[in-house]
Amino acid sequence: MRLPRGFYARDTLTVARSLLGRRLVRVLDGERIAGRIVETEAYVGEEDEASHASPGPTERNASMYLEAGHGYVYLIYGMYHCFNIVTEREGFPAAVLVRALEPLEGLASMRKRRGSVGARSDTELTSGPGRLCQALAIDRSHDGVDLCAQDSPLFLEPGEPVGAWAVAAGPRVNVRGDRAAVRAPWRFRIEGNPHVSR
DNA sequence: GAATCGATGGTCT
DNA sequence: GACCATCGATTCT
Repeated sequence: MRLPRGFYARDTLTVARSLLGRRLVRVLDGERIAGRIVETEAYVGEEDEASHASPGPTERNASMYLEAGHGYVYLIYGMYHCFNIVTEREGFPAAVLVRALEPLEGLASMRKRRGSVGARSDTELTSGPGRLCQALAIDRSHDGVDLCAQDSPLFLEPGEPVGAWAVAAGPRVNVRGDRAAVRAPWRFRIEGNPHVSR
């Protein structure tokens, strides 16, 4: 059972909140590596100055304009990848950045890719956008992947949705600019969960 | 624990 | 040539 296209083709803030508690699954060499989403961030339209879509369509952000339910993966700081889930309608650039997971399946496999840091504790395995991509072996080859396709190596399962009472909202991390819209509380996390990013 | 800094390369002006 | 939707190590209090 995986989340249907209709789940993603909604208002981005709604999707960002609804993604909390869901299970992100990566199939690698026949093995399931999975985690529960505990932190997300929404990026909405070209008017959102913090979004990669703010300069309009470019080669890098092309995936953000795809139909909902696709992946958008980019390289940041020359060494880390970030994984986003495309939302809303085709042609409108919006996505949700998955910022942290609670590791559920394939911990040994995650630990191997995370190296010496991952060996320290489970909370350091997937508590950050760059960390979780390393743990799940997500890279630019997954940019534009269809998360709803039956043969996709990356997809989401319903898991256990989180009630509104357990969701904390705050300003997005590391976005520049001081306009009010940029400071909007579009970062969501499961209140009190130890696996969120710093 | 908090603050700071360097690594490292693709993308856009 | 500047700028990053980051991380881990180092250097402080």
